[in-house]
Amino acid sequence: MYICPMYTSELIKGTLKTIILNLLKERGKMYGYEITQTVKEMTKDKIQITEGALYPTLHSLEKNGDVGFEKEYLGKRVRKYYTLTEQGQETAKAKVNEFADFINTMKYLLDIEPKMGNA
Amino acid sequence: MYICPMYTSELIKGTLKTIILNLLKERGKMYGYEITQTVKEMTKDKIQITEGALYPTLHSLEKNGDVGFEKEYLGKRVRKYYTLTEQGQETAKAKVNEFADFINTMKYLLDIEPKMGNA
DNA sequence: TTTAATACATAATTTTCTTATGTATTAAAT
DNA sequence: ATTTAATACATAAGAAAATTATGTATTAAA
Repeated sequence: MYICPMYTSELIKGTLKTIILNLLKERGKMYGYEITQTVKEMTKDKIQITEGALYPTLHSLEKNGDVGFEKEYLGKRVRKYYTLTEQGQETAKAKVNEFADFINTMKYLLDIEPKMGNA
Repeated sequence: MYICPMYTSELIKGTLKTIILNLLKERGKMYGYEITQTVKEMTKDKIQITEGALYPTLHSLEKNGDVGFEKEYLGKRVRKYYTLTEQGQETAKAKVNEFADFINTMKYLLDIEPKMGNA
């Protein structure tokens, strides 16, 4: 059996926005650090979003009108809770659909058989 | 139904080497232009490898010892037929396995249901 | 009281792609 | 006959998106 420790960085490229938008769609509101931890847990450390990738992406999504945020203070520590705008909801759907289609194309191209049991 | 014309360039990033290595594994030997046309046909124009991306990647694979090539002349026109080295065979397997694993992880992360009928 | 975890941010660099450009042969269309 | 499209390679300039490194600061744990 093939054991995969962590994906080479190239693979994750181009999927970061899709991951973030989808998480926000499913969970309503999240702050940056929470996103990194959630993805790390859900993927059993296979995908670890670095802060240097995360924050610029969140800023970019905000600039493009896909997300908005509210600051929240816990004592003196600040959290920026992000939520999807209406446009962001559409973008999220489109991105996930595109990726789902991409998966099918790649499975055909790489001749990857449907697998059992894997999460 | 969702119609996908061509993937945004970000998506394909990081999969180019995997695609090339896998095609060489399945077809034995191929030349550059043939690779672009084969991928274009197999994906119904959804993935179009540009020459500016292809040739530097082939050169990089060669430099890394994953592929070798032979020149072949058809009249005065030249073709560079690439083949996998032994190392390249291993790299190809590893890359495809990694991508297959990545697909499963992303399906879980994005909550994508198994689909019927799509190629 | 030091270290680790939480929580944000940005700058320098690297990688990888797009776009543009270049050369040249061969087949097809006008 | 001659222009255009397709074949076939190559590289260089620029853009995009990540990595790596650095910075600030609070809070919890060792």
